[in-house]
Amino acid sequence: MNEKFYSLKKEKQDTMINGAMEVFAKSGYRHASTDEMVRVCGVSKGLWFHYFENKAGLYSFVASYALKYAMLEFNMRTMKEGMDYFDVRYDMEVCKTIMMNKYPYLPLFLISIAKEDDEEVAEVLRDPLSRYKEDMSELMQSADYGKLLDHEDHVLLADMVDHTIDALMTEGYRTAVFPKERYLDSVRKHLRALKRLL
Amino acid sequence: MNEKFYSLKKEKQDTMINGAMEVFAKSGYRHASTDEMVRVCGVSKGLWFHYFENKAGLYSFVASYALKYAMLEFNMRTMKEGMDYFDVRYDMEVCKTIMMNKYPYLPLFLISIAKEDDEEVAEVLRDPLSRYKEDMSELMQSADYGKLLDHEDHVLLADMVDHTIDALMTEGYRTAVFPKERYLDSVRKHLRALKRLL
Amino acid sequence: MNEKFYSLKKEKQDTMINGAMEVFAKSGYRHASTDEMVRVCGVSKGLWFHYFENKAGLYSFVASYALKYAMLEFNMRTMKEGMDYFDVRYDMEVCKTIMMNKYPYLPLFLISIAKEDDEEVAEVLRDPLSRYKEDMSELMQSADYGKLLDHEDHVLLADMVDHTIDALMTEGYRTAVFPKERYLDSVRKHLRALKRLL
Amino acid sequence: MNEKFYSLKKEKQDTMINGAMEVFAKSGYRHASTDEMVRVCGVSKGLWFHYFENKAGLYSFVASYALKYAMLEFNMRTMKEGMDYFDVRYDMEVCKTIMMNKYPYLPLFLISIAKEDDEEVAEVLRDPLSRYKEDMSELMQSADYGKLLDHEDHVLLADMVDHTIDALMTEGYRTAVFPKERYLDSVRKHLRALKRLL
DNA sequence: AATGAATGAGCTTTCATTCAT
DNA sequence: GATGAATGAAAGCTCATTCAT
Repeated sequence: MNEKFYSLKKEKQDTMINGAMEVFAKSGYRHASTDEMVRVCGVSKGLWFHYFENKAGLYSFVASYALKYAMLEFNMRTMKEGMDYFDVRYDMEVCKTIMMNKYPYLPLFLISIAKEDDEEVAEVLRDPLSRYKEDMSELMQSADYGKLLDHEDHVLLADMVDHTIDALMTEGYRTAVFPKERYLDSVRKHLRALKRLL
Repeated sequence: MNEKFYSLKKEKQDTMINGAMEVFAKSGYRHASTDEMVRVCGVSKGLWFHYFENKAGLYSFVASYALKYAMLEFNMRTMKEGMDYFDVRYDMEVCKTIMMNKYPYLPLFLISIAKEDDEEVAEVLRDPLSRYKEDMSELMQSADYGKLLDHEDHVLLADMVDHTIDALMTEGYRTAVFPKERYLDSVRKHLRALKRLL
Repeated sequence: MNEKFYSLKKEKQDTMINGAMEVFAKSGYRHASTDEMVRVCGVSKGLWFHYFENKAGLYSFVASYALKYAMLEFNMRTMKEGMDYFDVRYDMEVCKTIMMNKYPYLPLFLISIAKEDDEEVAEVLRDPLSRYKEDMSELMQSADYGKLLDHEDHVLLADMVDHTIDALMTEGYRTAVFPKERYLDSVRKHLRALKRLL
Repeated sequence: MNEKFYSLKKEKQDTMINGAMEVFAKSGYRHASTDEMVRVCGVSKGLWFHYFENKAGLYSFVASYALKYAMLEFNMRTMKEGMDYFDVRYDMEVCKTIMMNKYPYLPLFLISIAKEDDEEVAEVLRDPLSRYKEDMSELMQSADYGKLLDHEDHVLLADMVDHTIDALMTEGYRTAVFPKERYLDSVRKHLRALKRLL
């Protein structure tokens, strides 16, 4: 099934991937409608089912694709071994804004994937999602956590940062055009504030 | 509209409120179905529309009710002026487990309200939700934040705590019966870990 | 599920049963469409699914109903113990033309049920259909088979009669209004011809 | 249209004919899907519509082809003038099992053609089907019907034999590989039983 | 007040058919 | 000649909402 899709022109692949990402990111799996995908990217109803067995298969494909693509970009563009944790975290967000050039809704979609709780896709999501989380924590572990030595605090603080950044990202998508500069400013400020505390 | 509903027997009011809360909390506004409300609390389909104009009206009512009720309980049961922030936060969670006796799904519903992003109810939710958030932050501000004097850090740390606690709560609802003791233990541990850091 | 349907006014029940019988009899399970049922009996799409879980459930119900109803009528209206086989067989066809007053497509539906080979309903049809066949052969066995003593020949001859009659019946439904008199004449002639042979 | 098809390599013609026969025989005209024809014989979707105007045109062609081919084979391989009716009938079934070597689903398709009642192809089927039936009855009429002189009885008996044999044939196709020997045995037994009666 | 029968728009999915390559 | 991407009408089914009782 995926082979068929991959043999399409790259441009059309991305049109469809972007259409699906946008609708899934905004509405979640269940409430996302094929009709809206038709509307946002002009690809006919029947074609979605020509390339993907059903809605769940489409979601599974696009979600895996998004997770893999994001991971690849993070690995390529962020980390130098032993870099300061807060700088790594900021670079990741810069990286996300760069991804938006190709896949405008990818960062929002990543957040919505993690929140997704529909039974029909929960199972199919488990493996790629846990792999992504593992890779991410591995990537983050080679950062320099400085004064954060105590284990439990480290985990909680990272969670805090993640949740805050997700919230800022979600907020950014509320406007008609995503305000990249404003978003990155805000992230920077929050990170600095936290760093000062330690 | 609301007058009609309030003239019902209190018992029946609560049956309906609980039915709506359960279904809305589990499925979100859009995916919640009237049929399931009929199933979970045995109140006939037509009656929901007798008391509430439509699904959005019902949601608006139950959400406002939940927010007001929770706020009232928090104000009554928690705070003594100048109490340590971490103790206040823990007492709030105790308070939530007490509310569960009357409205078993209220704490989960509160979380789902904050996440709700359906356009149809976004507007009607804005006012009661922001009032609730204001009241909450006001309530929290009379706590003793001790060494946390720097403004921005204070907000971020509170956010972290809130998100972590929300996640623990959501997890608790995954089991058949909500494990109150286990939940409160877990909250306590996380708060202590954070307190040690400062 | 069936209780709900049975609590409808008998008249409406029969409207729906007749609509379903007509469409199923003409098109078979798979090709039968809900839209056509809406057209032939004016009952809205949603209502079919209010009373029956799905198309297979509707088919299962209507088929069982038709088989039971027919069996009941055959038992009430035909047989006096020890009657000549050919007379019994003819009386059965008279009985079918009487059933048409209430359920115009019932006799054609009975034939189409026996031919039905769709996997989705094959299983659900097995029990009621074999019960019907058993009852029918039991009913026929109390007839006087006269000179037909040899076992194998008896079965084959009965089959021949059944297939011929089914063909005549199917032919009758090709005209706008079912020609009861012509049909019964034709059945009578064929039976007489066979009887003469023995 | 047909000329184009006939200018294909004979081998490919038969591949397509067999693919169409298999799917039409198993599913009937309406429920037969182009996708399944692609699956069973590997000929691309577009090509079917390159050679045949539409599904009905394809059905019409393959049905006519099957009827003509069968008639030809029956005429070539069965009858010697004045042969006993029951022997002729058996030889016909032997002949069918021989046809299966070239067109495995032809005998089942012949049966399904006779049952076909879809309005869209009914008309286009009428002529070739009635010609086939005429030819068949002509072929059968030169057999020796022995003691069966009375006209009407003769027709009815022949019908019985035909229906029984069709049922046995259909049953044979339910197994993964058509059991030729077992099928012919069974036909032989039934014919002998009937013969004994006279 | 209370019920649940009834509706129709909208959902996911299928499928014959067209058309650019 | 040959392919399969692309289409849209129609299928089975769901669901908020209305209304007669």
